[in-house]
Amino acid sequence: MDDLLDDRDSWSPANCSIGRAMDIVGSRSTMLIMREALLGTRRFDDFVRRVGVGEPAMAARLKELVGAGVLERIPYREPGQRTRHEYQLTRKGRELLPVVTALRNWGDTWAADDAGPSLLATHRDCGHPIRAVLRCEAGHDISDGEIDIAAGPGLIRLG
Amino acid sequence: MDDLLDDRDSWSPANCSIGRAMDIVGSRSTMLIMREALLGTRRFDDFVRRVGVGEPAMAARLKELVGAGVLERIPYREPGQRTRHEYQLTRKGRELLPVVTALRNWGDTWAADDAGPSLLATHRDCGHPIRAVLRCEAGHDISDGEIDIAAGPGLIRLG
DNA sequence: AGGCTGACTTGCGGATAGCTAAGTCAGCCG
DNA sequence: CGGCTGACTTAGCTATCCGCAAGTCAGCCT
Repeated sequence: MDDLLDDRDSWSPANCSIGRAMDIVGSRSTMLIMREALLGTRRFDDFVRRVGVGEPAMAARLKELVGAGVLERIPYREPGQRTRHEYQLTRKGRELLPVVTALRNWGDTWAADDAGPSLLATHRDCGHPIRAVLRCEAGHDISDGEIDIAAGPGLIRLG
Repeated sequence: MDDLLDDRDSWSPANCSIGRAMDIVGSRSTMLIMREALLGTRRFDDFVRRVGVGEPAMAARLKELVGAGVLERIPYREPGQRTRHEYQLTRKGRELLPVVTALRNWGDTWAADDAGPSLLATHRDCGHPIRAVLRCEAGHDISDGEIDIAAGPGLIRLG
């Protein structure tokens, strides 16, 4: 974790995946929309009611998320109803599940109220609680301090 | 994933860990501060320069994060210098690593520029890339659709 | 044809965030 | 003792977000 970090001011963090991710899903209401979408909500007024945000704000957020490719606006038709549109997760959107799960885990542990968590996510097959954990591609669990940070191809070097 | 979700309007999402987590670390600049803190940054003007936010905004964000117990303001003294303060991660702050990692993974995959990621996080022992993944406490990997959502003790029921 | 409903859009006013520029303050150094 | 530096704070301005209230629009239903 040291070669690159010792020389911390020789590179710029401007090209940062975290910053770009936060530009897309980095506001409170956007993340709550993603929570709802991952729980299965699809229709405009359900989002409005369940997220607790006004209609104008919701319309703007959903438009941004569709523009970013996280949600897709899909026409559908219930029998005897006219055509409407619903907001479905794309693959890009579904892959935010680890982010939302990590956030929920952290909130449950560090920002819960006295009553405890309101929702429990468990593994369907075995019933045990689900957590977001860090693992390397060789399958090892990662604990604090076992991480090396190295320069990637997109790193912008200074000076 | 259905008992509770079928009856989606019988409960309120007001008491939500994700919402409370986002209240604490849910703005772009706050998350970038956490990125920096997890990379080892501790001093005020390093945060200002590396996060790319103005001094007043940084002072306000750091004060909030200290108030939330994510950072601690610790006095230190370099030889020949006067006493200063630095911002160290608390345990509560360090445990945001899965959140930041999940966000970076997602950003690398879905919001990278042409050059590719700027940083690579690898397992110190074996060199393989690190990812945030979902797993249940019995050790099973979770793939899409294997999640049950159930009511927790803090759920607020309506009607 | 006219009503109704879901899904928005428009208008307006207040709160919040952020920027730049400039000021403050503590305390080691010469 | 006066300067310098790191760490902020204050001031003033702009930009954005967000809520509420009201208006719009499409198209099935009667």
